[in-house]
Amino acid sequence: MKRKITLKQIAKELDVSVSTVSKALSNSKEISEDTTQKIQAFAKLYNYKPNNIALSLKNRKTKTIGILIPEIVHHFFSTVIRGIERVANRRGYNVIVGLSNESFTKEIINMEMLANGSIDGFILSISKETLLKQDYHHFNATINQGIPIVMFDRVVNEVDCDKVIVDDFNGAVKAVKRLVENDCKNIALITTMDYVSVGRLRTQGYLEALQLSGIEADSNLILKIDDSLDVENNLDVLETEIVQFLKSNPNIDGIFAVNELYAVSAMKVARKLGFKIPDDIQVIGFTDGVLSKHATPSLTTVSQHGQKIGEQSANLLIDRLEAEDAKTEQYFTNNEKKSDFIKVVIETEIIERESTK
Amino acid sequence: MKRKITLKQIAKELDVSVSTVSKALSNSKEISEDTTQKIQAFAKLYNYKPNNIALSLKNRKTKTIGILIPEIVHHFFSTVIRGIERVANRRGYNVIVGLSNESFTKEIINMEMLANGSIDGFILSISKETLLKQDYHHFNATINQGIPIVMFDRVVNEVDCDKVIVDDFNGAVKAVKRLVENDCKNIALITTMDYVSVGRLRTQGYLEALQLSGIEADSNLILKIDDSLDVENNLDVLETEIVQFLKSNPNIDGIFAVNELYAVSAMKVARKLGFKIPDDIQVIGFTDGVLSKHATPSLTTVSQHGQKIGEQSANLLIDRLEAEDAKTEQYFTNNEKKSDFIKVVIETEIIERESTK
DNA sequence: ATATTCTACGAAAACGTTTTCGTGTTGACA
DNA sequence: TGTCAACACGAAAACGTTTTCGTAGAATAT
Repeated sequence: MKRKITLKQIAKELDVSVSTVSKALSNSKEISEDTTQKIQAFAKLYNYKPNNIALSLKNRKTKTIGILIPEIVHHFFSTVIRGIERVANRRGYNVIVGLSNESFTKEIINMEMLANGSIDGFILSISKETLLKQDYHHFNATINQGIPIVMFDRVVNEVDCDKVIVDDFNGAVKAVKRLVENDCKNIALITTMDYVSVGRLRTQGYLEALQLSGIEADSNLILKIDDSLDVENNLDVLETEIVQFLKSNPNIDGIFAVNELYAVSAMKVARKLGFKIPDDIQVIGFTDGVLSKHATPSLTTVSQHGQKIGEQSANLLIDRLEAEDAKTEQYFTNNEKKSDFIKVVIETEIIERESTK
Repeated sequence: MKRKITLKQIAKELDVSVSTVSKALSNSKEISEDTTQKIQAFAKLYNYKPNNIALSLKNRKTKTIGILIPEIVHHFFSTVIRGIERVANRRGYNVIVGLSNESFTKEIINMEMLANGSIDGFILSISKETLLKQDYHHFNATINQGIPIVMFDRVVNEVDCDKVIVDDFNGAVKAVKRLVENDCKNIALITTMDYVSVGRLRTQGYLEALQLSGIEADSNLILKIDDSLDVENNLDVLETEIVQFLKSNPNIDGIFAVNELYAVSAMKVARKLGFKIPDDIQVIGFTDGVLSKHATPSLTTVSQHGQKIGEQSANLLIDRLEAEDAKTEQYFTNNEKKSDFIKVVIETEIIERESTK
């Protein structure tokens, strides 16, 4: 077992100084042709690669991005990660992943752990518990320490940073309008509790679309699921709620659900109750994941383009990191010009499949 | 914007030496009560936290695990990550994620990038291209550099390291036996090309189960899908292949598929062709993901317990890392005792749902 | 009063780099 | 022959820690 070789060892072996080796390897013309050749050959032979940690310490930057998300076994979030990783990799960054598990405390612990030098910046989506508590001090604290943050999807006005969001509102409007165009008269909404902003926005979009179409909203047609408990493992609860809902509103002929799972469950339940899809009831979901694609019938959904979100977020963050570099090098550290933050809105798109006409 | 405070700054501010500050913060009794108090108060006030990078450099360990997987938008792999992250976090480690995207080259690049000091050890699953080329030098190279590896799921005998695998063979046997018990007479297999070991093992399990049941295997009943091209985005190809398959073998009354997607697609196609599930054809898949749970009808599958795999892998790796520590501290560096590696087999379990009787 | 042991702290090395600055040697030039 | 620049390299600092060792002064023992 031969440990990685260091500059010092090369230096000793070749009987030159460490500085000479370093310079030779970076092709500095301070070093003679001969010595450079010799050193580079030796380095290649022993497969020398500079130690990242040492570089990080010296340069005070790690070339690493911290991702902090609520959950990873989740089509949308993993797609975002994939997007982040793609551009991060291309631009020479690594990606370190922390999971908040929707918990406020874990979010804080994870942030602090990573903020102590491990990463140059964060890309994150806020946990439900944090949204509920509305306590965002940890975000502002890290920003104040000079660590930039990019938030995506679940964002919040109280924190000043770059943001990448899905146009949830218009996505919902589009979806519901489509149902109206397809002759649905009684369009139901299956949504989450209001504190998750995306749920709220999609609900607002639903209402807006109805109003635009001259349809009066009927609160009986809105089903709010309390997903404070883990729905994935409480399918039964979800399904029985939907059964109740459909039974007490037999006139429903269109359903807009704020996520894939609700939509697919609704289809399943509806079919068990004897409805034909899309003939009796048309369904549109949100989030274009595996379920939508492979459900029977396959589900028409509003696609969020998770990968694009990830890519944009990463570009935004890295741009800012490297802009800071440039600024630091300028001696007029344009100090108090409160830099303004960017909010990128990713447009949604309706993917038509079999659950609509 | 106040950057994080360092020992040096505290030292200067309090007019003591850096060493004193360091010792005071670790409650060394070399330092007087008074000074300790004063320093700790000051440190807390300014929220001092030691810089991880500096610590990593000093201790020559990063407390970070590198995960290298082919794909992240994938139920099984993300579940494994969740498992890894859980125990890593509990045991004080971070997790850095690299995606090979099933590419040999990206796998190597990623490994080398991380092996230069960024991580203490790897947990990985081999990319398809690497399996195809059968070129494993990069794994052995990193191991030789003293960086331990734990492989999971897609493992290979040519590399000496800890491994965590699913009992693919027996999982398949169980599944097919179940179909036999459920009175299936003509059991089909939908599988991948042989170079992916898990596919091969599951195929062998299928054959074994048939033999045990006294049924002669019929090569017509085996459909091998070439997924060198990205199947996720080539659903049509997959489905038409299955259509052909079912049409030319109308006697099929049971299907065992080596993954969720194949199984669900088979169900979908079969139903379109007029078969009832599970009455006419019973289906069992492998990998208990979202699809299985939410398909209509829901799919009976062989669960791989991805999270458990992740947890085991992480524990194995961390155990080895910390054992090394201990060993280094002993002066009799029991050098040439070639340590033996562990192979953990995670048992599968059949999750019964609606696609079987 | 002298010798010895604590007590409480500081200096310096080490981890692996890069970079600034200094310096000895050579060659050119007047 | 003396001056100066160019060349080729080394020493040292710096990034932020921890830890080993040394030591001044105080306390104790003789």
